Amino acid sequence: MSIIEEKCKKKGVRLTEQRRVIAKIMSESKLTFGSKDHPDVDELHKRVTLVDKKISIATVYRTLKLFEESGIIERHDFKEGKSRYEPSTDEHHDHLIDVNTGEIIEFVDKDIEELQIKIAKKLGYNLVDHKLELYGSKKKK
Amino acid sequence: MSIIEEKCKKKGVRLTEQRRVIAKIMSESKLTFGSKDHPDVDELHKRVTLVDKKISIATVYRTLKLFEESGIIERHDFKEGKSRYEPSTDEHHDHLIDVNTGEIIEFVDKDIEELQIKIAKKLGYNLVDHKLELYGSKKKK
DNA sequence: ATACTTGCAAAAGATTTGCCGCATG
DNA sequence: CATGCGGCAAATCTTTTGCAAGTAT
Repeated sequence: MSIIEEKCKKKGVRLTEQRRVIAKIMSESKLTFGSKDHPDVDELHKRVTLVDKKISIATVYRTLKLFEESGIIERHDFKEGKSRYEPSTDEHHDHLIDVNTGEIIEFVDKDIEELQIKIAKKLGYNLVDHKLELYGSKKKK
Repeated sequence: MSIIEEKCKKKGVRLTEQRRVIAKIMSESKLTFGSKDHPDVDELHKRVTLVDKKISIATVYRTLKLFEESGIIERHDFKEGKSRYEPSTDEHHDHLIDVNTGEIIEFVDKDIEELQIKIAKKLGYNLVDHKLELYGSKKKK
């Protein structure tokens, strides 16, 4: 059983054959395609139909939304007008996007997390969510 | 002449009657509607047609894109699936969005800017752009 | 059983574009 | 005057939804 399928069970998310396939594909994403993998809906639909060619894109959309609302996967909106997805991780991370290649690098930085909480507090707010994306070009050595 | 119209002139952006109106509306945005004003395309089209009712929404789209590519205004993509705009400012700022009301608070924080540059550098990149949005709910006293 | 899901196609919402007459520099 | 611009409607792209039939618990 895939990691995401297990999480569904734990959270009481109802499972169907289609959802199991999508869960499996999402679970394997980074193992199969590398840690930089953040597939969009079309890409996921392609991968999913390799397993079961009858799964419709509407179901992919509905299932991704369901998983996201359950906190099982995360949606990103990098500057391109479509959503990209990745499985949720225990440790929060942010992204750096290579403006030339589109490659996505993940990073963790405690200082920046704390700073954000502090800034929100100073403005009179409790931080409930945040989005940090760095866009960069590779340094020449 | 509006501030944005002046910037167009300085940058050699061709001006027309329609563009002048849109430039004026954008220039006045925060003065008229408060510092939290970040209008979307529909809202801008409404404001613009109060001055000249024949300006089409296609022209608003084309002009906003033109201004944005010239660095005269900035586009934001807060989590709602449509673009919001504000005039570019000398000093860079980020945004905190009230998750309950949608209100937008602007803030400047030097520490967080420096930290981002440092993180990018550590990953082997030059930072060319970034997006930081905090989502928060108002603290009760 | 019965409430939830799926596939399909149509709809919706935001944004872009082709065309052609018109304005700008 | 030549090139670029604006208005309109149609097209595009991503995402959502109504409906009838099928499925999970």
